Amino acid sequence: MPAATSASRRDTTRLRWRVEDYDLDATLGCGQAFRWRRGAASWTGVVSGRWVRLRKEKHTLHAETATPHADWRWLAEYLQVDSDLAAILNTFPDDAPLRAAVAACRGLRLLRQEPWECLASFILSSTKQITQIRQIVELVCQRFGEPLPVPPVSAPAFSFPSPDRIARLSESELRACKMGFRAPHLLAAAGAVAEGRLDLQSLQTLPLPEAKERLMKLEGVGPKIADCVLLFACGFGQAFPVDVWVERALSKLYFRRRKATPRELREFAASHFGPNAGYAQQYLFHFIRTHGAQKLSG
DNA sequence: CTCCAGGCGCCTT
DNA sequence: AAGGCGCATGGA
Repeated sequence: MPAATSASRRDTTRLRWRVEDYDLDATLGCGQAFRWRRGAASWTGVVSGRWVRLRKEKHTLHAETATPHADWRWLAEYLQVDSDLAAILNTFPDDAPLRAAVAACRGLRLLRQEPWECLASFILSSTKQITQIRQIVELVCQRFGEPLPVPPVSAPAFSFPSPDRIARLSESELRACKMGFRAPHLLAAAGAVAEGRLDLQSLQTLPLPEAKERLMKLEGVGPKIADCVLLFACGFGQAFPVDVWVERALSKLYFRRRKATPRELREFAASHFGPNAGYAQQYLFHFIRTHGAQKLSG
């Protein structure tokens, strides 16, 4: 098979990128994605139905897969290795809270996630701690995902179940994954995507308000979860998810510790942070959760 | 034990 | 528009 031979010559299970300002721990651990597990010196996860191990070394990001690939664009896109973080940070307003957040979290990147996994995960996120979201997502994948090839000695890995797969499950099968009242929401969303009533791929081509409106037609998807999908999966850099942490951060840092109203928060977020408001949001979110205990309580 | 978690939907003011 | 409440489940 000569054709296959010439094609497979470039196939490899390892690749590396030269990167500046790429903090793998912050990026994979900040709560934007839920399937990454930190090992001694590397992170293991699943991207586009493929087992992946990542390791950062000085200015090099090392990737390893279980099966060979000639085309690695799926992972480069997910990791956003080609985005210019310095240019993004330069669009932030020059104020004290963001200076502190960038000083503490520089290298945190927004990933470009798969829309269905992102939507499903954030449907499961409401009033759950990040550790619990990870557990629920992991259970769903173990029970209903497809087993994936992994390297020798590695733990089993599973794909994130497709909309069709989840749409065929019963509500009680989902509730058994500890997702509680979110089970019917996930089931309905899976049905909408599986039957083509919601086209997730087309959202990125729409104006942000219309894309958000379509997501919010789903039961259990309000403005916050919609913004997460728009920002983390659809590439809308101005989407600005406001959860309890961001609400606290904005109130304390920009409203002189006064509890700002939802309207005030919306208008401030839309006017203050610029074209990469969503990036700024993630820096504030991660900063307040990791370094913010003292800054917040004082 | 209590409090709260990357919310939402519905109700009342 | 804003505030209150119930919703499942389990960390802290």
